[in-house]
Amino acid sequence: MQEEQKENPDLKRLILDTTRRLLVTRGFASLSMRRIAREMNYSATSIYLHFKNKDALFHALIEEGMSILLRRQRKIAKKFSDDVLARLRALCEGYIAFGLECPEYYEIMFMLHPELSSRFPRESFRRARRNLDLMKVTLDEGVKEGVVVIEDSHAATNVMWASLHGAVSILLTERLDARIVPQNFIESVLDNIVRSVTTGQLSAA
Amino acid sequence: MQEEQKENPDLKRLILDTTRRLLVTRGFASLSMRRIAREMNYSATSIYLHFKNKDALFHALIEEGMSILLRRQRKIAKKFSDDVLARLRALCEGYIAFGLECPEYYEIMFMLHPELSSRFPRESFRRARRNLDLMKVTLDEGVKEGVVVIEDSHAATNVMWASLHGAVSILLTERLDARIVPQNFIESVLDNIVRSVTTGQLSAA
Amino acid sequence: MQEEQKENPDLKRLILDTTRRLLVTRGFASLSMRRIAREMNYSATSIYLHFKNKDALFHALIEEGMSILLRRQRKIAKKFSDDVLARLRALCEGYIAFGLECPEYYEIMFMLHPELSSRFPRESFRRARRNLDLMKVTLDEGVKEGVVVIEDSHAATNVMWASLHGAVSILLTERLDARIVPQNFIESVLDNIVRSVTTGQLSAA
Amino acid sequence: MQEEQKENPDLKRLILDTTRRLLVTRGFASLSMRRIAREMNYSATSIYLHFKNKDALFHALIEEGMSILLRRQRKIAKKFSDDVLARLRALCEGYIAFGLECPEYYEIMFMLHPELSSRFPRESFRRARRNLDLMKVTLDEGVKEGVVVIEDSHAATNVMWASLHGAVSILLTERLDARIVPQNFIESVLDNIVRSVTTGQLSAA
DNA sequence: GATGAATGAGGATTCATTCAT
DNA sequence: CATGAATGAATCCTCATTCAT
Repeated sequence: MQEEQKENPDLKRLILDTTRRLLVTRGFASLSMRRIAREMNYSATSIYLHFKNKDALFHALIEEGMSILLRRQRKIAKKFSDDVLARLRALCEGYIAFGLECPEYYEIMFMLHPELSSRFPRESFRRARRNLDLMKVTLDEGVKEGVVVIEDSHAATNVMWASLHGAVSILLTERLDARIVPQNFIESVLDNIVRSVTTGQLSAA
Repeated sequence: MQEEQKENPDLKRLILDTTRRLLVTRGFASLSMRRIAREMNYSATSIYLHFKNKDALFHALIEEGMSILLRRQRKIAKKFSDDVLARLRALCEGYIAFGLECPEYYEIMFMLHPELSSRFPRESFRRARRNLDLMKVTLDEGVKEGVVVIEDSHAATNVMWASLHGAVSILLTERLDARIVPQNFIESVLDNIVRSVTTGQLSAA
Repeated sequence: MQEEQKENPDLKRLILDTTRRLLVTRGFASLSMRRIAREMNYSATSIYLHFKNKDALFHALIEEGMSILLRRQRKIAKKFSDDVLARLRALCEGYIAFGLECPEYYEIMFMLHPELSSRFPRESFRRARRNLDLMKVTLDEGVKEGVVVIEDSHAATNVMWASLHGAVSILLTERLDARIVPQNFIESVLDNIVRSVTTGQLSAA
Repeated sequence: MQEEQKENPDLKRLILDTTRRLLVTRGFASLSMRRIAREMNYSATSIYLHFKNKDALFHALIEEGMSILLRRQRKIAKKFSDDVLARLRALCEGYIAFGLECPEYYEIMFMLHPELSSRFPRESFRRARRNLDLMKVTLDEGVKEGVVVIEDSHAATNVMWASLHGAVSILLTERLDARIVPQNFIESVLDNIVRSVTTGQLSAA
C-alpha cells in the first residue's frame, strides 16, 4: 500500500560516486553495471534497486552535473554582480574550471555522442542552456552599459561557448601540445574571449 | 621495397571504408569486428588478415584521417600562398569543413577518450600537430608582413584551435542551439578568429 | 478452529486476483513475483507472508480454479437435475464456458507441462476428476433411463473430455481456422458429444 | 565475398536434437540456450553460429515438426488411397501417434501459448492446416462415395481435430485418469470419430 | 587469401528468495 | 503486517579473438 519511497540514500550516493570515478578512470565506453558493482563491492543487482536501468543512472548523473554547474555559475554571477566584465570573465573561467574539476560530469553532459544523449530527456539539456543564458544576460548588460560591443548577444554567446568547450575538450582529451602550459592556454582563451566582446570585434558578425 | 604488405589491398580498402561508413551510420559505440565483416559480406576472420586487432584497425583509420586532413590543408595553403589572411581564414574554414564532412575521421582523431587514444601510437597524434603548424607558419608570415598582430604564434595557434575544435564538436554532437543557423555560427567563429589575430587583441596575452 | 491462517485475508485475495489478471494479460511465461508485487503496489516480500513460494501461490490458484469449476458445474447439474440429456449438454457447455471465461484458471489447471504440474500436490488434480464424475453420473443415469446408450461410462466420460478439452485448447491457443465461427465450432462439438452417447455409437467401444 | 553457406551441419543437427530432448524432459518453460549448450558440451555461443536467436531455433524446430507430420500423414493417405474409411481412421491414428512419439514437436507446434507462437512466421502454421486438409479431402471423398454422412466437411474436420488434439493433450500432460489404459482411450476416441462421420450424426450440425 | 568452428568473457537485465527490522 | 536491502544465479545475446584448414 506503499507509494515508492526513497530507499537507502547512501548506496544511491555510492553508486553515483563510483560511476563518476569510473567515468574518469576508465571512460564512458568501458563502463558497465557489473564493473560499477564490482568497484563498490556490491552485487550488480543492487544498482537496480536505485536505478531502473543504465540509462536512468546516467540520466541522474547528467541531471546532477547540470545542477552543479548551474549552481556554481549562479554563485559566480552573484559574486560579480556589480562588474559586468569581471563577471563575464569569471563565468568563462568557471565554466572551464568545472570541466577540469568534474571531467566525468562534463563528459556525459557535453561530450556524449548524440546517438547516446538522445536517449535522455531533452529537459536535462535544456537546462544546459541556462548556463549560457547567464553569459548572454551578462553580455546584454554590458552592451547597455557600453562596455561590451557586439551585434547579436545570442550569436556571440555561442561563439564564446565554442571557445570554452573547445578548450575544455582539448584539455580533457589530453590533446594539448605538451609544450604549452595548460594554465597559460586557459588564460589566453579567456583573454581572447573577453577582448573579442569589448573591442567591437564581433560587431559586424 | 616494403615486404610487410603483401595482402589484398582491395579488401583492406574495403574494410577501412566499411568501418568509416559504420562509424557514421551506427556510431562508435556499436561498432564491432563482426558487424564490419557482416556489412562487407566477408567473414570476421578476414579482417585479421589485414589488421592485427581492433586497435590496429582503428589506428589505421586515424592515420588515414590525419593524412587526409593534412593533404586538404596543404592544398588550401598552397592555393592561398600569396595572401596570408585569406590563407588563414581558408585553413580555419577547411578544418571545420573536414570535421563536418568526415565526422567519422574527426571523431576518432580528436574526440576519443584518452583512455582509448592512449592505446594508439603517440606518433599518429604528433602528426595532428602538423595541421596546426600550417596555421602557425601562416601566423608567423603574417607577423612578418605586419598584417597579423600577436605575441606568441604558438599560443595563438592553440587558442584558435580551441575555437575551431569547439565549433566542430558542438556541431557534431548536435548541441548547437536550434535557433542558430549552423552556417552563421561557423562564420561568426571564423570572423572572430581572424579578427582576434589582426587587431592586436591577443598581443598582450 | 484452524490456526495456520491468521494473515490479512485481503492481501491474500489481492495477490491471487492480481496473479490471475497478470496471467491473462501477460501470459504464464512472463509472470513473476516481482511483477505481481509491482502490479499490487506492494513489496515483493509481502507475497511471501501469504505464500511460501511461487509454487505455493500457483498451487493455491489451481485449487481455487478447481473449486470454482466444481461449484459452477454442480450448480448446472442441479439446475438440470430432472433432464438427463439437457444436463449432459449443459455440463459440457459449462466446461467450455469455464475455459473461455477463465482462461487463466484453465491454463494452469489443465494445460501446464507435467514437469511443472508435478511440483503440485496430486491431490489438487484428483479434484479435477470430480468434474468428470458429474458427467459420468449423468451418463449412468441416462443409461438407467434408457436415453443414453454406451458401454462403459467411465471410458465414455474421458472420450467426451478429450473433445471438450481439445475444443477449449484450440480456442485458447488461438489455433482455430479463421474461417470457422467459434460459436458454431463449439456447438458442433457439443452436438457431436451428445449424439455420440445417444445413438449407441460408443456402445461397441 | 561469400554468400552465406551452410556451416557444420552436424552441430546444427545436434542442437536441434538436444533441444528436442530437453523439451521433453524439462519442458518448454525451463529451456534456455545455456542449458542446451551445456547438454551438448558446447559453449552457448556456438548455438548462435547456426541460429540467429532463440526464436529462430524454435522456429526451425516447428518447421521441422510440421514437415515430419505432413510427410507421415501423406504416406498414410497414400497407403490407404483406395479405402476412404480406413484412410480416415489411419490419418486420425497417425495424428495421435505423432503427438505421442514426438511430444517435443507436438508441444511447440500445437500447445504453445499464442503470445509465444505469434513470434513465429504465420507461414509455418498455415502448413499445419495442410494436415487437416488431408482429412477434409478424405471426408469429401467419403461423402461422394456415400460412406460418409456429414453436412459441412470443413466444420466436421475441425470437430474431429478437437477430439484428436484433446486426446493428445490429455496424454502428453499426463492428466488421463490412471484407471484408464491409454491405448483403450485412444481407440475409443478413434472409434468415436469414425462413427460420428459415418452415421449421419453430424449431418444436422 | 579467406573461412568456419569455436569459445571465454562480458554486456544489461530479471528472477526468486532471504533476512533483519 | 509489511518492507527495504541485498544477492546469486539465471536470462539472451554480443564481443574480440584464435586456430586449423
